[in-house]
Amino acid sequence: MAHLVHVVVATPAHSTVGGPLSYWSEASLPAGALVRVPLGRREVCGVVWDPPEGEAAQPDPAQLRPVGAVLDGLPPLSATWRQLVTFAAGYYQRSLGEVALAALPPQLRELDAAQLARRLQRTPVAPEVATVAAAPELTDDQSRALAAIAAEPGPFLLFGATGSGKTEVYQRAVQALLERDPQAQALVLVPEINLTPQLQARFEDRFGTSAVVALHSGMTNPQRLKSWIAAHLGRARIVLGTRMAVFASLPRLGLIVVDEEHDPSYKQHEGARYSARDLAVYRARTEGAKVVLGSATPSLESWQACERGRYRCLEMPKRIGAGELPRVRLVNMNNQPRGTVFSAPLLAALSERVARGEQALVFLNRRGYAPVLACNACDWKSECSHCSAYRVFHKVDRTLRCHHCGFTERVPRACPHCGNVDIAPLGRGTERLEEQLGELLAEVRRPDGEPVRIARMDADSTRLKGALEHQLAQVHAGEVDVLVGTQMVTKGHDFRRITLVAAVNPDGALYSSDFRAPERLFGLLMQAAGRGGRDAARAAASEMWVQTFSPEHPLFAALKKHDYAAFAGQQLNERRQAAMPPFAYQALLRADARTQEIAQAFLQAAAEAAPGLDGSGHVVLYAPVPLTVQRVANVERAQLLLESGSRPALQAFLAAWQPVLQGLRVRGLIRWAIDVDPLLI
DNA sequence: AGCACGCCGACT
DNA sequence: GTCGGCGTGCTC
Repeated sequence: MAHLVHVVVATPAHSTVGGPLSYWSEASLPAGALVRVPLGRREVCGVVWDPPEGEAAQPDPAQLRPVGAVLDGLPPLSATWRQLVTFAAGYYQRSLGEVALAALPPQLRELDAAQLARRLQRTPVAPEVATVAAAPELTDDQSRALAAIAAEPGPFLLFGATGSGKTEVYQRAVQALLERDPQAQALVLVPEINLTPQLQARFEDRFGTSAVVALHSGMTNPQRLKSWIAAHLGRARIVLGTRMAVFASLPRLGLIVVDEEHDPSYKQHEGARYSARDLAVYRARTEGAKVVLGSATPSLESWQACERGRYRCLEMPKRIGAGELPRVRLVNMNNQPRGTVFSAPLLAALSERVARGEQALVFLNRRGYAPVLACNACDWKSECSHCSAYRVFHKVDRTLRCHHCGFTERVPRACPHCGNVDIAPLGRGTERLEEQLGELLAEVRRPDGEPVRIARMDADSTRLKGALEHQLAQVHAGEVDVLVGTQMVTKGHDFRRITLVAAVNPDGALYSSDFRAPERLFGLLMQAAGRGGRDAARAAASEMWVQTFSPEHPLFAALKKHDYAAFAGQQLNERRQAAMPPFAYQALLRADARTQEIAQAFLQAAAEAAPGLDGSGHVVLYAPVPLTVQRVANVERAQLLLESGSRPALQAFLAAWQPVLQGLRVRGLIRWAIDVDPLLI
């Protein structure tokens, strides 16, 4: 008998194929089954979907093409998984199939039934739930938090200072879940797995290697498939992964942890632009699981959700085994000689630490030697020929590199414009900072009489496989006295001997057009401060130095007291008065085109089509503007901001707008995309 | 997204 | 005379 089946396939939102396609099949196929179906001239992987609601016209099966192979042997994806995909597709304005197929491991799409069967057989059987390592005694803060997690529905915001033992709370919550239900599964999301290898190690130490599987884009396709299958079959107890893991199939999901929930890398920036943190909260609700968002500097969205009583805030203000947080010292750069990079007092403090055999961390959020190379005779600057940005001078390999499109050239010997040989770097990046620090500290000696050892850690120095681990090991072994780096050095690493952390030039964020820049800077500085003084014996003398031209900024007053609540309160006040998120909801329509005029013409046409659409009365559309970096790889980029005081109104409008946008035909337009709850405006 | 069809410039 | 550029349109 011929059965009508609805199948979603990976077609992007802007294609005309939005919803499920109809096929027929000899066998009756359950929703959630994986199938291969003909699509045009090719055969693609699809997921059987629930029949559309209502009495839609039933197509004649004789007119339809048949389903190809069925990947039976694989249990169908659950109703709650499909609900998560449906929600994400609707909320972020993408097609069902695009979200569903992107949520599956890439290799699953290429496998036939026989190959899959072999894979399934090889998946290890569920390990016994066992807490391998002994857990340390809990602090009062941790006990209180765990009691609340056990007793209340959540969602929970675990607001714990750096070093307060958030990881232990995650682990105990997982442990409690597994003791209650040995078949249960926990999902632990982390911002970037390669920056937090110790978290995986800690879970493996506690629960055993076989209970934990990782899921992130750094893995090979076979590894990802293996982890995914283990999770899907319910054999993995703990899935530890990056944002993509929020879509993992977990039939017995009981707990979701989102570590460092404020981290912007939870927001996907391509394809379906989802927020894994927000989807985690949604998913926990639909699955009846608990969700714990953890941070020392929560996002203002989550902070406000606590104030409104939507989230339950669990505070852990005390650091374990560490003394007080480092003393914050501001250097007013207005009182320093013009062009000062390292102020005299900071330099003195650095020298003193090195002489005492302590370590210091200096951070500057700009890699390379200098952001621009310029000619002293004419007005030539190292512009990228494909982007509206300067190429960065990298002295290490004498190159000019565009950080937007990757275009790289050898540094010219003379000015390409006028032939003058006097071309000079403008501004500074980590490379130059490292060099300059080497000169300034040349006379300083370590306690063993050796000269100071300076190392640099950024995306360039850690590019090669294993380089990051090697560099971290060097710092831990005490082979480095001063570590210079980008924000990479502030993330998660537990450097116990660091007693001085310095932000050399963080002011950019204070005057940025991005209204979230202060929030990010505060988080970064708090996190950087948390790097210092983790060893109680040294904590008392531990310091966080900040050089700034705006020492009176309220951000620094809050930082001095390590008072996130004060900072958040002040920021939320500003946001409320300016009617900005989280007091308003935003979306962006982005357009890429051959010329800026075309990109803006598309956005303009889109805006003109808005009046009268559902929800348009409650949505403000701003004028199209070029992006800050207007051109990347010879593509002109523009965007249009939408704002509404009502999330449902914005959602209704976007849903009504989408088909209109698809109908717009603008010559020279390359692509467009809607970004809901964008992080970068 | 793929993958077709379709109509205009520089080459074996 | 063709090979190939990417604009436009379709996929149950």
